[in-house]
Formats: sequence, C-alpha cells, structure tokens
Amino acid sequence: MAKRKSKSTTIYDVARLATVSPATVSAVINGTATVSPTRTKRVHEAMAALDYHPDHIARSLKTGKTNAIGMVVPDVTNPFYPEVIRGVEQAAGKAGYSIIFVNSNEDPEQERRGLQALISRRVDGALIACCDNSTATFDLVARRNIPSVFLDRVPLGVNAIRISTDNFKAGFVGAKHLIDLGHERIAIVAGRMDLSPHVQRVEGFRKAMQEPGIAVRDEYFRTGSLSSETGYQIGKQLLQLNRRPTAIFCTNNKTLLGLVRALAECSVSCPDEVSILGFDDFAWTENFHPRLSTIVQPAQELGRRGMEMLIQQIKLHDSGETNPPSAYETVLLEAELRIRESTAPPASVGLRVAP
Amino acid sequence: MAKRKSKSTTIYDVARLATVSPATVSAVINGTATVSPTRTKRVHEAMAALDYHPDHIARSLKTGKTNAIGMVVPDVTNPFYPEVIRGVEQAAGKAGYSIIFVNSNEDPEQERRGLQALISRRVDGALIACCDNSTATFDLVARRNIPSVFLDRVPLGVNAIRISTDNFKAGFVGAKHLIDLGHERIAIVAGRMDLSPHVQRVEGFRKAMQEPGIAVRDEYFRTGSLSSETGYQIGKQLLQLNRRPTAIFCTNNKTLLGLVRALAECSVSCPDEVSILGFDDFAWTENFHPRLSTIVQPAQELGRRGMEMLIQQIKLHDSGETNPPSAYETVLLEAELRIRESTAPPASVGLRVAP
DNA sequence: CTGTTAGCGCATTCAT
DNA sequence: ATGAATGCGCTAACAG
Repeated sequence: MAKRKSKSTTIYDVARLATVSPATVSAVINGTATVSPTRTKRVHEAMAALDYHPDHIARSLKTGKTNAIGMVVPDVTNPFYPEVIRGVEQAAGKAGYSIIFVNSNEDPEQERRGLQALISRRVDGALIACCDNSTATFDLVARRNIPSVFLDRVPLGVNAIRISTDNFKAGFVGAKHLIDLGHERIAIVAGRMDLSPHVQRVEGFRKAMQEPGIAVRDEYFRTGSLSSETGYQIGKQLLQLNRRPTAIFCTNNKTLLGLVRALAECSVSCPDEVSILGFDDFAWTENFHPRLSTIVQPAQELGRRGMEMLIQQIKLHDSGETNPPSAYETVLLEAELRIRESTAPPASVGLRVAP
Repeated sequence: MAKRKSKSTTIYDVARLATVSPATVSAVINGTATVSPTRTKRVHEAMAALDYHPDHIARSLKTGKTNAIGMVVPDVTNPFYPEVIRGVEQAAGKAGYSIIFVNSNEDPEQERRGLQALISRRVDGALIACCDNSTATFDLVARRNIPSVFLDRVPLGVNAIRISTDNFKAGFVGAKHLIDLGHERIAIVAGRMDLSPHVQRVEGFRKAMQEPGIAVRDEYFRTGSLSSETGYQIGKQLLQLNRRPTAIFCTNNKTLLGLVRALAECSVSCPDEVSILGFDDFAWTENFHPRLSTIVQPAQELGRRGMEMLIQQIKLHDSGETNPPSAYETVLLEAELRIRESTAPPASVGLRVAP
C-alpha cells in the first residue's frame, strides 16, 4: 500500500528502451559528442515515451556545477527588490540558471545562515544585497572563494565585485534640482547611515549644497529607519520647525510615503509650500496627488547586469583564474531624475527676483 | 596555473582528522545514531577546523530529498506576492527548506518551463500561484506526483490542494459595506475574469447586490487587465457617465491606484462625490490622501499556511499514501475590511432620509 | 556504539 | 561513433 520512493526513470531506462548505452543518451542530451541520426532519434523517442527528465542533482554531483545561484535580499517587501529580482530572473533564465532565494529580513544573523545554506547547496555563485555595512558576508564568500557580486547595498573598503546605482551622483543631482529651483532651506531624510546607498546619497547631497555655499543645518539633517512611519515622524517634526524647510529630500522610497502623509495631516500643500523629492518609481509614485518627483534607479537593469557580472565571475572561477588581475570591479548605473509635480520653486522666490 | 575544481573538504577529510569513520561523522551531523561524547567532540572540532559544510547535493542524491521547494509566482512586482513570499520564507526556513524561485511573468509558457526546471531539480514540493485558469499546470504536477499546493490563484474544478483568501466573502463584504453606506450606483472594476480570485470576488459582489435587489448595470461592470493604467482608463470612463456611480469597487490593488489618479484628474473629490474601495494593504494605502479603505488579505499568513500545508503534503507523499482519502483540501482565509477614509455615504443620502 | 560497504543517477575517460 | 567502467560525496544497511 505504501511505496516509499516511486523510482523515477533514469538514463538507464532510456538507454534500454532505445537499445543504446547510457553514455549515448548522455551524449545526445548534452550534445557532448556526435551520435548517428538513427540512434539520436531512438533516444529522443525513448525519452518522450518515458517522460524522462534528467536528474539535476546527480548531474551536479558529477560535474560540480549546480547551475543555480543564490540571491540574498534584505527585504522582499521593499518594492525595489522585486524589480531587481525580475531583472535577475531574466538574465538567469536565459543562461539556464535557477535562483535560490533568501530573504535576510534585515538581520545579519539570518543573512549568515542563508548564505551557509546556499554554500551547502553548492550554488555556483551568489548575488547579494547586504543588510548592513559589515564585511562579514564578504569575508565569508571570499574565504570560501564563492563567485559573488554585491548589489545595491555593498560592502565598502574591500575588493568586492559590486554593482549599484551611482548613488553619489543621484544625491548630487537631486539636491541640485532643488537648489536650481531656488530652494535654500533644504532638509534631508537620510535613512540609515550604515547602508552604502544612503551614505553615498548624502555625500552627493552635501557636495551639491557646498558648491553654492548653502549650509546643511543640523536640524535639517535627519536619519532613522527606512519605514514610512519614520518618514511620517520626521516629516511632522520638520514641518513644525520655526524655520521650516521649503524642500525635503528623502533618500528612501518608504520614508517619502510617510512624509507625504505628514504634509497632508499638517495641511501643508505640496509643492506650493514645500517641495518633496524621493527615490524610486512605483505605481504609486505616478498616481499620488501631486505626482511625485523622484530619482529613479534602473532597478531591473541592476538585476540583469548584476546577474551577467556574476555569470562572468563564475566563468572566471571555472577557468581557474585564482586571482585575476582586475578581480576588483565596481559598476555604477545612472539614476534618472524624473521631475513630476512635487517639486517647484519655493513660494518666496518671486519676491527675490527684483534687483 | 589553473585549478579546475578546488576540491572542497568532504566527510572523509573530517573523519580522518577526527580519527573516526565517515559514518560516525554522518551520524553526529544528522543525529541519526548516538555516538560517544568523546568522538562527538572530536568530530565537531574537526569540522570546525576544516570549515566543513555538508554537501547537500550528495546528500540529496542519496536520500532522494532535496529539502528545497519550488515557488512559482506570476508577477513579483505585484506587492501582494512579496508579502506571500515572506510568509513562505518564514515557514520554510523554520523547517529547513530552501526556496527555488520562479517568476512566470504571467506567461503560461514560462510557467511551464519554470516548473520543468523545478522538477528536474527534484524539489520536494511546489507552491504555485498560477498565471491563468488552465489546468495544465495542475495536470503537470499531478501526473508526476509532485506534492503541490496552489495558492491565491488556483485551478478550479480539479482535486488540487489550495489555499487562498475567501474571495467570495471578500467581494460580498466589500459590496455590502458600500450598500450599507447607502450606495446604489455601485460600479466594479473586476479585473481579469480568467483568474479565480477575481471571479469569486465578483460572485460575492453580485450576491451582495442581489439581496437588496440592486441591479448590476452593464455600464458599471468593467473588466480588463490588472494594471494601474486600466484602472485609470476605466475610472475616467466611469466618471464621464451620465449616470455616474457614487461608489467604485476595485478587485485589484493596481487598478485602484489608477482609479485614484482618474479621480484627481477629473477633480472628483473622494469620498464626497465618489467612494472607492479596493484590495490589499501596502505602505501607500495608508499614506494616500484620503487614506484608502481596502479589503486586506492576510498575505503573509497565506504564505506561511501554504508552506505548512505543503510540508504536510510532502510528509504524506513520503509515507507512501498514494491516494489519501481526503487528498483534496481547500483552505480559505478571512480577509479584513479596513475602513479608512475613501468610503462614505453618498452625497444624496441625506436627501432621502425624510419620510 | 562504531566501521565497512554499496549504491543514489549521471558524465566522463578510455577503449573499441 | 559507441559502450564499459569509474567515482562525485554522502547515508543507510549491515556487521562487528
């Protein structure tokens, strides 16, 4: 009544039915060697008849390659990552790789455990968005010589292969947009300063502010978590300042959302009284009222290119280049400033025009 | 100069260093048999010294189990699914399963190919959100006897194990909310009628309308894709009707977004002139102005419970129950009507109060 | 309690 | 062009 393992059909079954050797079957499957048309046909028929599917597990054990890569992400529910995943999926699918997915939940311990699992599963490589700025994860993959590329959130100060948005430039461009509009009282909701993208965006912001000599006042520089709640809280504080900012720059997509709510709740109209600028572009950015100006990261391309870089790394690894001369590579993708309706000149700007 | 495969350390290496047999090492790793404390300690030390990680591939080949499940999703960028994935991840992680991820891109062909890959990788089971209402996918896994549970979008009319929101009830409750508020001119943006959740939501909607005898006018019943663009287009059409609806019910989260934009563009105020009600709850729902009333699916729990059901199925499968009497199970989870600010009585309701 | 042995399904020499 | 034999790393019998 109980059958423990319903033995699936193997290459031997196919060989027997096609009256050839297992090696021949293997050859036609992998195109490893040329086999006569007659036997090729017989093999194909046998495979179809038996509904045979090669066992990747056995193949992997033999070849040492799994054709799977690990993807570790800090928070799938941040809509930026699904976009990235989509890009990864496309490039991976095209190259015959499957994706083993790990969500670290912004927890270094979970990140470590997930990575261990990936290592045990012998993934051919890993695509990693870290959950903090520690180099522990980098050390782990480097020590075990796992082909890896770090994406979006990258470890700084080590020889990692990385790909991310040019966040310095993005921060610079965003601030410059606000400055060019005539704003001087510009606040920034800077997110988590232990994450590379935020650090770099802030640096770009400071650079842009420095050029025209606008001081970054302490009360305008705020950090915190990446939640909409944080954006909401900081937003309310900012709006209650005696010297209220005329523009607010958010380095994160969710904080922007909370900020919008704070504005509505304080009956501050946007962009008339306060301009706001954020990051990333999702369905809601376009449909909010006013439509939100944001700096759009090429999320999908980030995933696609990241995967391509990883494939490159895997090839290098397999060809035995232990320490390729230029092992160390950083790819930066351009973000795009998409100006919609939430940024405009400050109300006072008209007054200053007269000579 | 080139070293093709940097042989990783095996169970034999550990055994040698610990001066025990490989079987003993295996026993301490898996707790299969009791080994003396002395040897246990030696083994642990050897493993640590060698930084040994068991090879899941080899283990799988031997045991016939991969401890991996496949998860196929139609569109990761629909924020509903990341939420589900998160739940799956939690339950899977706890039980020691890894997730092999497939995004079908709403394309049956990609869904089929992804499933084939999962089968070749010998996943222990699959968690599937279909991309259409065909039973092809069900047939595929049923024929190969792969433990599977269908989630959210499920094939109807077959003996599949399923879990989803109680969509009929959700549709009913949503419509009833609008009716109780006093609305009679209620339009519905019904999404894709080849998807089980939408079909059932519409049925619930019709049932609720039928009780008080409100007709569902053809011009108020609209279907289309699941994009915000569709919501926008349909929204504009609805608002230009001579007999404009006083409430609009969206069976999908993205169409709701487009609808909101249509309202803003037509300068129709919500909820004063038109109430709107949608599905799902994300950061933006809470932060829109007005805050959006929605029917909230327990997305994360859907994922968690779905994974638990799958584990159950896998156990059943392993114990050899070829056709368990109650192989056929459907779990329905309750959605929650979260009333915020986008639904209110129609403007005309005050007029009708007088006897 | 511990060690020896035999495959899991496949790709790969090496003969032919 | 084809087939026979070998072993990838591990666990499950079995024997001691």
